[in-house]
Amino acid sequence: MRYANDMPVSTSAPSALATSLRIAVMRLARRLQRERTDDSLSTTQLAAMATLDRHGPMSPGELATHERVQPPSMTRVLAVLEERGYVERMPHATDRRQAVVRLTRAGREVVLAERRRREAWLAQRLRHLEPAELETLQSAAEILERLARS
Amino acid sequence: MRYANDMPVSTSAPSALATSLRIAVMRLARRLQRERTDDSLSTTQLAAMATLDRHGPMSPGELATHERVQPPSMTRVLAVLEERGYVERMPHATDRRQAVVRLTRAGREVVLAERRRREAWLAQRLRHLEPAELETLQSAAEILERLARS
DNA sequence: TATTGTTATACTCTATAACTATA
DNA sequence: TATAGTTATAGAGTATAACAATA
Repeated sequence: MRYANDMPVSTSAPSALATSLRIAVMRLARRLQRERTDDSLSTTQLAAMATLDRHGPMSPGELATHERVQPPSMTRVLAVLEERGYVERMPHATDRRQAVVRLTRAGREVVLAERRRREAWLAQRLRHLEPAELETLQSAAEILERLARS
Repeated sequence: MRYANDMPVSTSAPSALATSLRIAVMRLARRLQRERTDDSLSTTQLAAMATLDRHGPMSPGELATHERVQPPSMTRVLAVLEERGYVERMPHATDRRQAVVRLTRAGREVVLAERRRREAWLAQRLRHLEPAELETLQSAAEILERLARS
């Protein structure tokens, strides 16, 4: 070990910290999940739109892979989104088997509203924290992000 | 505002931090969710057992309220768990309409294994972090917990 | 032949409504 | 009558299998 004896948190941490961190993260995630704008859209539908917003237009198949659902499931998701005018299909440039799906302006509005709503709740609560606590969360966010990626 | 001008993180934080924190927490939560022991049990079934473990025996109705599902849904969940020998029903002491559900030894084993599995993944990754990072996460866990409760 | 996407069909989870037993 | 719980039934979301169109 490469750290001193006067750091009880570090020495005993991994196991105990894993417990408390897991509980805290899962609880906050569930709380955030509850802050949804449009109850008429499922999480998969919203996630598909968010992915299109983040990564740009792509085919139904790519979208299915991204969202980890099977292609037929994505077919149904897209049918609903298309009917509501949130996404539209364009022909693929060279392969006529494929379609390219992209967000419409209305779809992008929904994605943004969704994001604003979820963040509004969190941002409101962050305003009640001490500056030092905000600094801690700022650092923690980067570490959590790295953990999620690993 | 009650804090100094030389703390850019704090002054600009709530909105920007809300964004990065939300993304980090949600991603890690999804990653943790994937670490399930027994794919044959649904999240609701596992959650019901975890609740029984945490809060002790209770009636189907109380359990339904706890898990925020309707009583008929809990009836089905309990039927599966009972069939597998993970929970058992006892008569209520005074009210013969009610039942009291409690975890069996086998059910408790499943809950513990589940918890171990999820934490093993996280604990493993925490071992690769610097002591200072662990301290940050330790502090952050408490703050996140408070946020989730609010 | 292989690949992309859709249609047909079934399963799981959850809900509401109607029913039974007990208070 | 009111309450706890179950049974009957329906709807949403997702899966696999079979099919159509194109490469």
